[in-house]
Amino acid sequence: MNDETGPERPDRAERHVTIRHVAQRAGVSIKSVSRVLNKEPAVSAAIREAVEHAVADLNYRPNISARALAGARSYLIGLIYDNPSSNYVSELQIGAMTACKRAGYHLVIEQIDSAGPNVRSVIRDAVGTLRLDGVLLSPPLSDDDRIMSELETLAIPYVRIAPYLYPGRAPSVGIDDRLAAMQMTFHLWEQGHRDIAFIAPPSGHAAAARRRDGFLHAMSERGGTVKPGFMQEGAFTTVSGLSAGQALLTLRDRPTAIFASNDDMATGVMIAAYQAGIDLPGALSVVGFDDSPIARSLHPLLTTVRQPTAEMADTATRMLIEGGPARTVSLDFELVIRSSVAPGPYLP
Amino acid sequence: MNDETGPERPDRAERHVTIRHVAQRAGVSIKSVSRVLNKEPAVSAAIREAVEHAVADLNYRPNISARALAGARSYLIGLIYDNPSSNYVSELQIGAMTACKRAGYHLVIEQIDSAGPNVRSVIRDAVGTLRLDGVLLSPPLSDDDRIMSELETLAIPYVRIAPYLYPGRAPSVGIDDRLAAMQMTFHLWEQGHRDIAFIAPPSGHAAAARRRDGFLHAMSERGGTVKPGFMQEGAFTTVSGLSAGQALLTLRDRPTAIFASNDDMATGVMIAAYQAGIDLPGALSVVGFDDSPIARSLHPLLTTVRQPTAEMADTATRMLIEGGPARTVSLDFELVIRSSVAPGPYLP
DNA sequence: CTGTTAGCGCCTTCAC
DNA sequence: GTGAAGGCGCTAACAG
Repeated sequence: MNDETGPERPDRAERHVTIRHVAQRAGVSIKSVSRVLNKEPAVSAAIREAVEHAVADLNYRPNISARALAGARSYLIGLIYDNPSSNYVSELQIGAMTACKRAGYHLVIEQIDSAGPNVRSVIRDAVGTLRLDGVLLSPPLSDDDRIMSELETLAIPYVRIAPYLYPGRAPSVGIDDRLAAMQMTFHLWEQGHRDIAFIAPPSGHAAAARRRDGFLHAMSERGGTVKPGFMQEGAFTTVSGLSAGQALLTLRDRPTAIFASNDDMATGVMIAAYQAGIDLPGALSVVGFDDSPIARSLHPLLTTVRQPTAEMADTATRMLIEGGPARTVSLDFELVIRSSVAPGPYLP
Repeated sequence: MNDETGPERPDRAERHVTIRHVAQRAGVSIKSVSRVLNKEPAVSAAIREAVEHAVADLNYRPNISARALAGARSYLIGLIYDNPSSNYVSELQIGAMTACKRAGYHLVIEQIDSAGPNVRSVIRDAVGTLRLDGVLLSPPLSDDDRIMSELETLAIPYVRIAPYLYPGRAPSVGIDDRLAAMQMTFHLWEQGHRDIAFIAPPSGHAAAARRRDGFLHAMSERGGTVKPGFMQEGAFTTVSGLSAGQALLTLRDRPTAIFASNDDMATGVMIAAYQAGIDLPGALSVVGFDDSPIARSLHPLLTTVRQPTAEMADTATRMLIEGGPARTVSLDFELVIRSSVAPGPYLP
């Protein structure tokens, strides 16, 4: 570079502030600026401070594309999801964004129709053009073999959120759904309920299937039985909970407690109870799973399980950013016992 | 570059397929490949075809960082939102992603706490590092002067979704909330309702304030009056609808119809009615706004207004990508008349 | 501990 | 219509 034109030259409309401007302002080399930016250890305090000042004065922001092109990281994390139970996905996004912001990363979201034909090519497109540093897989995609194997081929790190199938196949974050469902069932049992009905998750949703396992296991462990008609299929929607609830509440011998495997369905059950004029929780105990605000507004005292959804995504994102060995992280859930469970008729 | 090392050289683990590989494979210059990729007109059919073949064979994906660095576009659109009524934001995301995918763009999401202190710097960070090609502002941020002026300083194109304040300040997409609320009010009026109560949007939500305007305007245009206590404040949540509903339904002279300015609040009103043992729609007509699936599951025949949320975001994104002059686009809404409005007592 | 020199992969300008 | 240089802003080797 010759001397007559420095970065000051304002010949066209000023472009952006670059690392070169910062270096000049701080009176150091661009490499020193780069070192400070990347928090490399071997930098003298004097230079670090000078650079930090220059950055602040100039309002400098490193160009992510240039970093990605020159370096190994894109500073981009992808969140891939399919069927937005919008509440759940929102929570995941919040958690992922929080972790990203903390580390100077950004979140790119991508929706995939897992029933569609070109799942793999969508992944290839996104990952290939974006050079994502990592991918978050949310249910039910956390169990999709095509996506995982594509990611493995591409050698992109990914973390599975609340997976069920293929345990240990990749790093994952979740809660112990089975244990939670068992605890909920024991809780009902201890309050004297024996005629407990269960509204199951949709069959495609593998992670949640563990809730059913937990319920059945807990019942048999206590020596209880699930009466005919007491095991209903659900679809995780309020409408499906409503139909299941109506079916259960019109049985000749109706249950004294209904355990819906998510709160949206619990909402439906409660609506069915209102419609049928059944007193809650006096004449029927309803419990759910997932702690949705809507279900709680219907019945402020609904007993349910709170999953730390945002925290799961935060943790998963951190695992992606920080790297490290593959781990299976099981986060704590909370059994939120409010008072929707009244004493059942069989209390000794 | 000397001759002994071409791009074939596989000395380290193979990197990515680059434009150079494609050019070599197709037997053309890299510039020709670039022309085909960017759909520039002046390319012979033969070359175009050769390049397209090579791209397909090699499974080539252009590196977005390199394009952004060399060219003027980053192929990244930002969606900025604050308080996720998760359903609404989800819809927006879907629409924005659809438009992005169609055009080879990607969507980066960023949440901002508009009550927080550093709104401007969050914008600067995101936009400055990412070099976004455009920004989508969703309510209530569509009316945030700090964000808009920051974006204007940065000279980043942005589109406002459902704005209210500062009309014409930037391109925007929305519906005519005021007109929709008027039509809804006329509908109630025509069914014979005169004692109509309204549950207003939160005062911060400027776009939705037009719904209140529309209601009041329609009432006075018909020569009706809003009785004392019939105008309730709401917060767009189910819980706030529940309290407002309880307040209205315990009035000595209660309304014959309640118009909730969104469906979440209509849900609350319907719950209040169930709890009070009031027959819907026989003894009370409830209408809403926004067509939420949850409200509809509570009352399958709820009359409401359907806003084309996803389409709004799709349109806004397209405006960003395609450029063109600033426009204010008003999309069609639908008054979804099911049958939650029973004849009121004053029908002539 | 610090600075210099090459590129990363693509698009832009300008010759041909 | 096509191709050859140059550089976007940054980081990765090196050298000092």
